[in-house]
Amino acid sequence: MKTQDDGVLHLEIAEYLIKQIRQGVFSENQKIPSENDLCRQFQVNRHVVRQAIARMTNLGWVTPVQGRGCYVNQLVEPIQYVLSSQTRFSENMESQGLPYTAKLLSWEEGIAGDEERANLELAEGARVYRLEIMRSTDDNPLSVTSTVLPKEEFPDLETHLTNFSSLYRIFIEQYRFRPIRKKSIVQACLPLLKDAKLLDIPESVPIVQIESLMNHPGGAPIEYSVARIRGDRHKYMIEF
Amino acid sequence: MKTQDDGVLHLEIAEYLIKQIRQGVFSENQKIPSENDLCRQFQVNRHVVRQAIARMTNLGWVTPVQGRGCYVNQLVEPIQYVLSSQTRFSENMESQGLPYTAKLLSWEEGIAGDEERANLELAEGARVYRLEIMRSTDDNPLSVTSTVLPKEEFPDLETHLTNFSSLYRIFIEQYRFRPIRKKSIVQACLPLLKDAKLLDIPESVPIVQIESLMNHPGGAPIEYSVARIRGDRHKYMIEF
DNA sequence: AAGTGGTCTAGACCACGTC
DNA sequence: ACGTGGTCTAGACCACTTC
Repeated sequence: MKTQDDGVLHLEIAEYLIKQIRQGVFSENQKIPSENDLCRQFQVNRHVVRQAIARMTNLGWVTPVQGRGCYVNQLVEPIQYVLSSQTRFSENMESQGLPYTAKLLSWEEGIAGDEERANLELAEGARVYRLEIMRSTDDNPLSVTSTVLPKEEFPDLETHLTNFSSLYRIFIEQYRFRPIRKKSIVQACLPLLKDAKLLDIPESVPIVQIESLMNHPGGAPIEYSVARIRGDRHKYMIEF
Repeated sequence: MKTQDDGVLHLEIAEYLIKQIRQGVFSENQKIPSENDLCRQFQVNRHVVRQAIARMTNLGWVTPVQGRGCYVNQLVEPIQYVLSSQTRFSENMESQGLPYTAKLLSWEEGIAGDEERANLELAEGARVYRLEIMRSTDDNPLSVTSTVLPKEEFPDLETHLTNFSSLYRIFIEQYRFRPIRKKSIVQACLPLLKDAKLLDIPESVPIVQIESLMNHPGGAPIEYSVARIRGDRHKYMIEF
């Protein structure tokens, strides 16, 4: 350590520890030494060690747990999510044999705002449903999605939201159509605090944000959604 | 400020300052107060102010400059990049009327590794070219791309790399084909230090990583590339 | 020379988990 | 009671920009 300089101390320490994890010195689901131990080991202030750990956390190598220690993450091959015209979350997970759940966090009905009207091609004063849905596998939160649906197209949606299990299923079973993905806009960003808490990640871990517009097979836009997804555990594959 | 608690100080300060920027209290390309001023204003330690500024930086609101101050970023509508079977960087920028440049950072020739062989469907011992290309608009770095090309398909590539201006142009003008995007894998992550320096962003600003496989019109894979792109200034639109 | 952001040290108190 | 990570204070020195 500290063989040569120019670099920043905390980043050097982070890289050193990551190399150790790679080499198996610290193995998966085990703890790395405590912050105080690392301070002694590298002869630096605790603040520096904490910056190093923050960097490793953001890169997805470890997750610190208050009162317990700093655990090495499982090196999971990121879940692949295929984006094509007709795929939805539930189908993707099923095709990979992953058990998943979708939970309706909240919903409301209201008058469409300007952006919602533009996206869904609605008239002024049109009403929409707004849903917040969280998706998880094995109790690991994957994504939080805000979905906007034109009320006109979904009569009595309220009655189908009890015992919610999958939005897709409601489309198919209750309204008898299969939405078609029209376009998606993908972006990397940091989560809002609210989303970070829901996804159970620090607010400095990047997320993928996918803004989607789905069409009715007939052609009209029927669903506008913004999904915020853990960046480290997921890959989005686009096939042509 | 500090009307109610439970929140974390530095995050509260960050949100407060962001609100001020939104409201125009601090306008684009102007400076926010210095760290020391903010310390006095909020009656907190400089460390806390720095954490708040770090948060704002990561979210893309400001960029601190050593010795000068902390500037409010221009609220640019992110550049949209359309991913479809046949689009490439140069075409995207041209279609949006943006002046751009592509610079060849380095290149080398070598024996294909396992992953490269798998992606490009090459035999053991096959040789490849590896290029590092940086793309910018108006001196703002946009992306760094590592590209792997099978040597067999690109005879005398070296001679075409002098006065490099666009990989796409070389494909078209020298080898007379137009590659077709086969698949792309999109991910949000943090940049390596090397890439962060090239892209001129802090190492904690998220980037979009797009791993692409391009095919020869005849069907054979012809280009494998991994692009690392500034997350805040870009949107990737996928159309169907 | 003075002011700015970048990094590091030293030490405190708290919330949480384990014993 | 003790160890862990989470947050904050106080103060130092440096590199860089501006005057």
